[in-house]
Amino acid sequence: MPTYVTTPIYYVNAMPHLGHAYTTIVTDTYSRFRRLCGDEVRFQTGTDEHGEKIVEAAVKEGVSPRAYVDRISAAFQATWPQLSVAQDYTIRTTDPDHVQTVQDILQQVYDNGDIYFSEYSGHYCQGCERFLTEKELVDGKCPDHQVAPKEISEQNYFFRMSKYQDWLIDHIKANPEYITPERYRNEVLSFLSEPLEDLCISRPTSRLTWGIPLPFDENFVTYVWFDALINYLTGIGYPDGSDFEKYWSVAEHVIAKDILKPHAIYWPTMIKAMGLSPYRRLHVHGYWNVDETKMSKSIGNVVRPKELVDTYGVDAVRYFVLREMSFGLDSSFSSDAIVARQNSDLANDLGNLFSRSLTMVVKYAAGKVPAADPTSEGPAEAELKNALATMVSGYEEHMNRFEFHRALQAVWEVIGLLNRYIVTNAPWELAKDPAQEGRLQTVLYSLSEALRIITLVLGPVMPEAAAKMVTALGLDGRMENVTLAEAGAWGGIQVGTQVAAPQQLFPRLDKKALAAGSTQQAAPVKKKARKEEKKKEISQDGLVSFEQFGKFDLRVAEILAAEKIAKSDRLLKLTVLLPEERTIVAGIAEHYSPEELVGKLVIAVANLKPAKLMGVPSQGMVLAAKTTGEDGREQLILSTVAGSIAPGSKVA
RNA sequence: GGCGAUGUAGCUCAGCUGGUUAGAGCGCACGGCUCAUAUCCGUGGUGUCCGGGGUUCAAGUCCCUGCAUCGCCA
Repeated sequence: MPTYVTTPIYYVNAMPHLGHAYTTIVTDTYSRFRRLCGDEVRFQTGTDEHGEKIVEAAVKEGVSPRAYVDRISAAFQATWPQLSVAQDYTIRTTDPDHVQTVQDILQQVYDNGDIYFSEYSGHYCQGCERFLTEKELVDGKCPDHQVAPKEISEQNYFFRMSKYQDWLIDHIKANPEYITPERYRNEVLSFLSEPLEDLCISRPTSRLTWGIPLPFDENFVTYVWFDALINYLTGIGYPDGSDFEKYWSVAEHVIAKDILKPHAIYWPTMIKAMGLSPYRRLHVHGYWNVDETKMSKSIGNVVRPKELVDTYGVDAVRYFVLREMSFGLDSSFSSDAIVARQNSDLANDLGNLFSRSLTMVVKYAAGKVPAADPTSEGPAEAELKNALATMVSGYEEHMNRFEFHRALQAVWEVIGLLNRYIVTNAPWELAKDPAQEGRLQTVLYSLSEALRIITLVLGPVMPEAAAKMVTALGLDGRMENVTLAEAGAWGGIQVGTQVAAPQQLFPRLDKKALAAGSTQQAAPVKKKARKEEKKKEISQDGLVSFEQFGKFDLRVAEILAAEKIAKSDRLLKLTVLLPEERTIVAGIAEHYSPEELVGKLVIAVANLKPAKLMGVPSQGMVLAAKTTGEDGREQLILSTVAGSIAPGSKVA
């Protein structure tokens, strides 16, 4: 199967920012994913370089439009490698072959009678580059630019868009996936419920010369739509290119919601007028709202792709934007959020999983992936295999629907499962017992194999990190040109593969250092340190204050009943009078039989936070003295009181 | 003004055609482990499911209405 996917061509009146980066990362990820599915993929991006605003910007800089667009276009092209974006073709609307194609198509559509000449007059706003309607004016001025528009009477060429309105409505209704997510499809249909006007597609050369001349009237240049949208055809060699048919039949466009109308309405009708088949799908995404108060100072107000990559790393940036945004909806971008994703999802969950797993293969299996021992495989391995298979199919489905956040969620579910698998099976325990060798090998094999599949599916999302994972797994050269269908199945890793504990795949980031504008890595402090700090507070130098002691509510308790807790060697369930009746679970079963406890008066902590032990809720604890007997075994003697006293009496 | 979307735990959000005690991740608290990047595992939620009506044996899920936010259109 072929895949042809495009980003919009970016207008070069401004430098690349987060929005451009997102669209392009999404398209790159999708193209890598389709390649992983075995497709022959064509991925195109580019720049839109004609128009009045370009001329204005060039004039401002005192350079020619040509020099200006060369400079900005180069900035865009320099950005993509920094984001690990690998497009197959970069088109510029100033390319000679594009200019030629646009003119050919204009002539063709003109000859067919779908372009006509007409005169009209109206309020033209320079800033908007368009005519405004009476209703749009506020106090006679353009609401966006606060300037009174000029009264212009102008003759121009128009594209007979209205002619194709009914066809377009039918086509969208008949193809639910033509425009997705659905909200945008509805928006378009809603817009189409009103009569379409024809589209003005020219500018007189008296007003604009930086454009493609109309082939049938040298006094005009084409304006925006034919010039820009046709790039999707030029880039794959329309009309005679050998690959044109192959790729055009499967064309998919990725855009942000601000250019929905041109892509969902103008473009299909233009294509129809040319006599071509419609593109296959249009994928529309939302905006990134940048929370400036939560941004790193070094990045500032405008989020520049290069600075993002320099600050957080390309993998973190790609993972973040794909994981955080529900495709189609707006999301917010903040330093805190990206750091949280990096530290939690990438460093803790994924990076640490790789680290711990491969370290164990190195330690316990001399660094070679051991063979699984079929006789020691159990339900845990069955669950793993099952989870991996489910993940791969879910991943594929979601990626195809541009639901990247869901695809990644599915992967992380498996990562969580693997971390649990390690704890449950404790290879470090297995390694202590030679009799468990088979079991150990099975666990290590399963981990290695699962990591291989995870690496495979993360390739499209984080190409750089995935390459490091491949190396760590000793699979250099073996993960290229493989397909998801084959390589995504269990059992692909070769026994004996030499792995290496990876260098830190995902470094932890320090939120505070980043906020201050430093690109320093995290000083590894945080949670546990704080936890231990707290513990210290209580037992600083081994002494507690009287106040601290006063927090313990110690009381005399009378044991009313005692019974063993099933499946536990050490726990007894006690019913005590304190003076109210309570249940306390005590770890004294090895030292006292239930019978001998009944009636005893013991000292209990009455205000201990309730806890569940072996499923039995315990409201307090009884105190006992602990020592080691002559046989080396632990001995426990319950604390009690020297005389008879009422249950519930305070001990202090 | 018209049309539409959204409003669910401290934060970000899942909850399909109405049906067990409303979920996930993060954060937070406590406990456990020690292979690991001070990581991992376990336990912990009295959430007015925006407010108010209604339909139903049963509504976060359907209908009406109000409020808030947003989008498209005029």
